[in-house]
Amino acid sequence: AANKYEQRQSDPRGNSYGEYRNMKQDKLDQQLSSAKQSELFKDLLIMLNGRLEPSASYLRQLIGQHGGQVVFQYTSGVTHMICQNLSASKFNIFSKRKIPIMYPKWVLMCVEQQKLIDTNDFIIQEIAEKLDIQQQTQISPIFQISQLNQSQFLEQQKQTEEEKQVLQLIESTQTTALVSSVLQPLNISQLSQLSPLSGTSPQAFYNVNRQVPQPQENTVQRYHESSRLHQLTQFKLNAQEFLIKNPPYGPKPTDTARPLFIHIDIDCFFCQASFLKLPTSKQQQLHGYPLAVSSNIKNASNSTADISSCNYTARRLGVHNGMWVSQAVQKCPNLQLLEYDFDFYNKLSLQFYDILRQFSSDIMPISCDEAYLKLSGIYTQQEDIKIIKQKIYSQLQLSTTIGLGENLIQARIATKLAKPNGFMFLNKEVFQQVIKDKQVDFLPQIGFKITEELKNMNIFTVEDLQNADIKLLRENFGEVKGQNLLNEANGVDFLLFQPIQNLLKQKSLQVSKNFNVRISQISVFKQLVFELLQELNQRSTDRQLKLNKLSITVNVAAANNKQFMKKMGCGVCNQVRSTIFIHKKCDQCVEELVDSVVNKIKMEDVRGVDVMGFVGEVKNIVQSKELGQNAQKKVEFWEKLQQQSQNTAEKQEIISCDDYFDALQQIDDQDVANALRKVFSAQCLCRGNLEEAFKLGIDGVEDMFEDKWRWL
DNA sequence: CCAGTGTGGTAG
DNA sequence: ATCGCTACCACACTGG
Repeated sequence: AANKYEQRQSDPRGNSYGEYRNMKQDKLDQQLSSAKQSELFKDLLIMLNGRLEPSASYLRQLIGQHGGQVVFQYTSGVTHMICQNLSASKFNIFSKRKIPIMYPKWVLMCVEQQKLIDTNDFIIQEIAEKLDIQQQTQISPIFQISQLNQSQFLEQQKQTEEEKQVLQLIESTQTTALVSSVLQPLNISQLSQLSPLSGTSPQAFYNVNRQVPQPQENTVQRYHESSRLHQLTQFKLNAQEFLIKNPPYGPKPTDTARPLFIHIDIDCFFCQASFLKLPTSKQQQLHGYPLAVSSNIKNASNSTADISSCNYTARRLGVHNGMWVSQAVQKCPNLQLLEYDFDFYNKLSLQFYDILRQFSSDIMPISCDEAYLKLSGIYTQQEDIKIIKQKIYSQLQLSTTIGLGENLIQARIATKLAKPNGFMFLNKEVFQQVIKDKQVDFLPQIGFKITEELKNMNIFTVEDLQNADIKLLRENFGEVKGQNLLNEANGVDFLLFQPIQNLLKQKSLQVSKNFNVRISQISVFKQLVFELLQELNQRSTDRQLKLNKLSITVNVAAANNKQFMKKMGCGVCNQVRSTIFIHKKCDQCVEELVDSVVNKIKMEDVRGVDVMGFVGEVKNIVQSKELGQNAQKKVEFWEKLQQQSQNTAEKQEIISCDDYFDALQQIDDQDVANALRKVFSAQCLCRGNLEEAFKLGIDGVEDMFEDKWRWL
């Protein structure tokens, strides 16, 4: 499969634009090979930026022939800027420094007339005007002047406004049927019509031959719409967002009082919610039956669909979450299957948190149906706490369980023991007693693998774990995990209470598809990666996260892949991952990244793909491969400089880019200056600040302004 | 020792 | 068919 890819790469028919461009270039070279023709542009340093017509290389040679110098990135002494497309930030840089901005036509006309035409005739006034429009409407810093005139732009703007209104209308109706029939996901070609950013089609991006039949588009979006695990993670993020926007206003816990925590969890949330959605007659009919939620399946006895949630009647009959429907109906033939209603779950979840807001001002959301609350001293009676349960039941008809404890683990275990519809208080002594006889996997953070590992150490029950040798635990599980295991067996906290107001910025963002993935051709793999990236792009933009690293993880079928395999599932897999730092145009980074994973795998073994983005973090960038050998020394010098300016500027946290810039101008040694510029640009990229990185002029950064991806 | 990269585990 | 997502932590390993 890898060979096929290489063939495609070198196949000129697959890359006709490149071929054409090369031919054109040869021709231009021949025309321009003659010697210097005039001193027209003597003493001028002209910066060429972005895609130009005529091409940048043609302009460079033309300017050279007439005595001028050309650069492609901003350096001091630039006298003219030539471009067709310009971002707001770039415009600001050049207008601030009073450097004239001109269309390429200026060069041609100067040469034709053999004189320097007054720059005022050519300065890109309309760019400024359009950028004003764009800032008012807050659309995108990227604006394709060459392709759009003002009225076209406004027309597109109108379309997207209409689109928004429609979406809002649909959202406000809250009707599942309407949503599924009206809100069909857009396909890629529709997207590119809608987006003011678009210019390149996905096909062009991956260089895929148009004759090859494309797989169905938007598989990722469609898939996620019905994936319970996807929805579950989104619900949690929605709950967090809700609490940030609508902060808890309940009693403020006092520092002096002994802290108490409750853990509250809606009993079999999906199951209760789906039941509520049934008509009353159906509810009466099913009263007392074992119930479970799963996808709408036709042949239950043969299905590997997962039981997503089941009621406690079903659990007593041996059904549990995550079980296959076929196994469940075998154990429990009376099991009644309910359907998902994700929109309803989400709505209930937010209402649940809305109720919790009034009971404490310190809430730590764990998932869509589960949270910790720190209690203030006013809750002295258990009855006070049970009011929370009553309120949720009376307003949402959902039964909950509350665990009360001196720390999170105690509260958590109390809930687990009290389920369903219960209440329990645990302190350290009671905890250690009641938990003794449970299997180790009763405790949180002990899953399948750790249980197996503990079995090998002859540790089966929590009591065994309580008495285990800490040295041995640390040896087998690592310093942290080993200590945590012992702690939680003894009811000692290892989880920090973090109320929503302490919520840190998300550190990573991931989009996955590890179901129903079978790939034979590299082009199909790339199409899937493209769709995942598009989704990643969308989410990072929506959540205003700036990403500076990208990862692709591929699930590759292991030798025992087919063991326990769910139909269409990924089976037992090994994971293969590659990561890249986004330091130049995202398209190029992505291509490098894809090639790097593709080289590690066989297409026919692929069972799933994840793409992950990392939110920018300023770490030590010094050792980065991009920065060359002597970067360390240069950085030390740089930091001294920074410290000096920090002192004079009264301890600013971050020195502004302009300060750096002016300091750089004063450095005589060009090598040092360039290295420092590179280092600081890289630091800016790490912070996800493309504009600053650009100002310092790291190679390739200017191209990133034209990216259709919005990661930085 | 440091920092970056890759792997693996867990939860709901 | 059926919808095995995703955030975050810890750690081993590598190369200086």
